Amino acid sequence: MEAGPAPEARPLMDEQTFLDNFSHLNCPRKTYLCYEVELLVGENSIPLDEYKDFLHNESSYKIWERCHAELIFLERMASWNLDTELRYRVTCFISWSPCPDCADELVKFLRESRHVNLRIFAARIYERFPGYEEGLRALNAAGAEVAMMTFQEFEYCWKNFVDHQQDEDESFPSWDNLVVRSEELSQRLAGILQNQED
DNA sequence: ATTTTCAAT
Repeated sequence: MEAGPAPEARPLMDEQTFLDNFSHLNCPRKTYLCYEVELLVGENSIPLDEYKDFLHNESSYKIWERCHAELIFLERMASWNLDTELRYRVTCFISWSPCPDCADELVKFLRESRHVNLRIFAARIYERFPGYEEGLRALNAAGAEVAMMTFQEFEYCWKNFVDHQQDEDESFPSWDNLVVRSEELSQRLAGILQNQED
């Protein structure tokens, strides 16, 4: 009997959801977070597809029911009970960068989770709350790699987290000024992480 | 017009 590869049951994001939420041209009032986990073994990394998925924040008119995407993600990571004797690399692609409170929670997590390396790629910088710069610096100082998504990450997410229905080879459509916007944001982030004022 | 910012008039 042949035991073929199990069919992928993992849900994918629809194309419009991805474009609406990750584009530089929009400022949606919600946040999507795509994540994946690799097991690090020596020089190699092994993708753990069972931990590859996406989520979004919980939005509600009731303030106590709201939850930022990062906190949902932290709960989800805790539920995995990753082996503390092993080493993992967790990569997040998030449409808005973490707010100061979420950055704090991520920092706490990193302090308690020496077996996890965290990389965060953000599509846009979320600057609604004062202190967002300090939050991003704290995350960086706690060992997280914080970077803006470039064309490469947008395209990677498009290929890996988005449902292309029939057309598997549909290429990432991009949007106006993606590369320029991404570079601008990367420079701003670099300034923030170096504690420079604009 | 460089600001649609993880809900609120």
